[in-house]
Amino acid sequence: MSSTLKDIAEKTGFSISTVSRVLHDNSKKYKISEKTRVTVQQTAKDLGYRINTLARGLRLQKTNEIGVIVPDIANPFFSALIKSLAGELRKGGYNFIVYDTDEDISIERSAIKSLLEKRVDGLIIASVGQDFSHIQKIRDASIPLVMIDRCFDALDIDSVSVDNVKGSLFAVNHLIKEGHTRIAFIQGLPGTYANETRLQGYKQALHDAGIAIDEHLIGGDDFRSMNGYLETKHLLTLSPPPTAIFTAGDLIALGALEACREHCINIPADISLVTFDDPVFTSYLSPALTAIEQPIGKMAEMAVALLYRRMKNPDDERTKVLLEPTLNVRNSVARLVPQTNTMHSN
Amino acid sequence: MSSTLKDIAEKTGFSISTVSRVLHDNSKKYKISEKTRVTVQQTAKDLGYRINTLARGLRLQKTNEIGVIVPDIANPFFSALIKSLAGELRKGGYNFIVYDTDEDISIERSAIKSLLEKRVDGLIIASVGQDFSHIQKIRDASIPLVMIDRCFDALDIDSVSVDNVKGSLFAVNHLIKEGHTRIAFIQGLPGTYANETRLQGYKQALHDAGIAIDEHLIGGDDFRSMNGYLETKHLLTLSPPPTAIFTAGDLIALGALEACREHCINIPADISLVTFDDPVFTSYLSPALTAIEQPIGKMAEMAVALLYRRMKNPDDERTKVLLEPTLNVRNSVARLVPQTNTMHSN
DNA sequence: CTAATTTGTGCAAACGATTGCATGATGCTT
DNA sequence: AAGCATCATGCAATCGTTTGCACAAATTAG
Repeated sequence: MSSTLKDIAEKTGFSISTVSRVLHDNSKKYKISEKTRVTVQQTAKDLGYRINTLARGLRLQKTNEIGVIVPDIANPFFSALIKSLAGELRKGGYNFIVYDTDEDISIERSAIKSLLEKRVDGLIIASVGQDFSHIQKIRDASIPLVMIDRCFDALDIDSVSVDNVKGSLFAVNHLIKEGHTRIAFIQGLPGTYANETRLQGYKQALHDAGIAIDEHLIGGDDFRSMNGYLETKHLLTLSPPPTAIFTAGDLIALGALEACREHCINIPADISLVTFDDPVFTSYLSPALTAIEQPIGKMAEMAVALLYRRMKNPDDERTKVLLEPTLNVRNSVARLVPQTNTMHSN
Repeated sequence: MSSTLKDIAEKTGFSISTVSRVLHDNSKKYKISEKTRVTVQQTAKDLGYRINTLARGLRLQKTNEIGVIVPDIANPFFSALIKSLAGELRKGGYNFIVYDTDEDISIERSAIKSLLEKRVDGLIIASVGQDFSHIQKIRDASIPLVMIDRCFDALDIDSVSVDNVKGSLFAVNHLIKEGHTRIAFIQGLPGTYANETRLQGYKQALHDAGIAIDEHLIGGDDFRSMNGYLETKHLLTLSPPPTAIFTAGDLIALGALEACREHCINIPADISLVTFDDPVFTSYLSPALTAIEQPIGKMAEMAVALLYRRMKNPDDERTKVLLEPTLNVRNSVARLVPQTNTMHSN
């Protein structure tokens, strides 16, 4: 079936070395004669030669593969991120291998194990992120590594993410400016970087505006839509219910929409909604959602750039990049007349 | 850093063979003594041993990797499909490597080349699908291969897809039943299996209902949202415009929504919309879209099952699986009173 | 007490590619 | 004609595993 250098060597009468040089070196460098080159290339084609990257990787101690780990490949944010990463990596001549951890840290551990066993040249990880002992090990083994989206402040590792605090500030300040004070937050997976920083921004915005934080208005436990659905149902039972909901991720927002629709709650007339993340469909929803957009392309670009630098120069100082989010105002937030609230609390 | 069998052998005083057997065989089989086993395993842990899959793959001529190729990883349909495939493959102890071809056949070719160079044990391909010479080569090289979603009727290859003709029949018949006769079709990438079969179903439904096919109502050239946007804008300029649009894919439908909104065309009051594919957000759109759902989990399951069978038994007869689609009726189709049309054409 | 078996381990040849070093054949100087 | 570059190619070690075969020591059978 697939032939080897040896087969070609035997067929042409040249040595394996010569064949190898013709097929994979810039054959000028070794002064291979034109005639030899042509003969070898032709027989290679005839025999359907296909390099064996296992053998090459073994010999060179380099695979040209980058491992990528994300919590949920079906989440629009991550699938867009993967696509961008793939494009950036291809530019540099690297292939990549993706693992989906399903937000499960034990799967994340085994994904890392697999990738290291495959001897990838580097890793880009959006960690589940509640614990980082395994990540630290990679760093200590000095394998090039960049964290993306989910970082660890405590760890001195190259990382790229959006400024989540600022994103939340944008979102919540917007709500406050429109007159809201009872603003709920439906969070994602507690303990993850993305979640904690978004929560922090939420609290800070309220605090800056002199609004007391009501823990009853903070709930939720993962980034999936079911969480948004259940939490929203719960929030709607409060009396009075919040006038606005801020969700920590796109799928959570979908769940919130569903819950509202089920209860015949109109957005934004009855309740306002803003979400982190801004996938392609946000503007077509009913209503079009006001959302915090992350610069996904830029994130991928920076992550790959950092990785290349680390691979080239292992001892450079580590960099933590924070990118600017954008608030996209659409139709899911109502302007509240001040009295509404005041009267309520009297 | 990462140690090898040799390192452990030297440290413990045993041979490489023994170490290998302890670490990777069911060491009973070779009657390794308990004491040796413990010693070796302990030093392996101490030295942070990590198997080198390149070396193992080279030796065993088997990598435990399956290559997966899709046209667009960011398309919700494919990201869901990948997630399901990953789950199914993991069950069988296989890892997988995904490639995104961006609907570009030359990228598809080079993806296949890469995967074969990596010596994957099998391939699952959703081909761009306008040409199949490269696919035929894989088959001829007798590398286990399953086509998914995009198949080739002309090729005797294991394949799994939804019954696209039936899906289109469901969609168009539904429209006809609601009184529509001027039904447009915005297609995806011409020449692809998914597109041609969906188009075929569209035409057949019209034909069965005795409605003449109007080529002006058929347009479009890829599965992206921009295509839906542009085609819809064009359809709206026709006089009279169609009363209903059937789109060949989810992203196309999003584009169509945008065009309608831009022209202040209300769905379904002014025009009805049905789409192939039913991603998680369809029911939250404005309006919730009536859509044809594909059994993605089932597709993945069948594809992997077929692949396993092929790997086990290379000469079994090939199977082409067609799965049943579902019509999910929501709020994007209006019931037309018969006269409306009749009066129009008079 | 010898012969046969079992137990525990090691040797060495693959798998396919890369590359520093060596070598024999030319051609060029002086 | 002797010495020296240059040209074109080959040798052989190496990367880390796996595994058939071999073999000494310990055990059991007869």
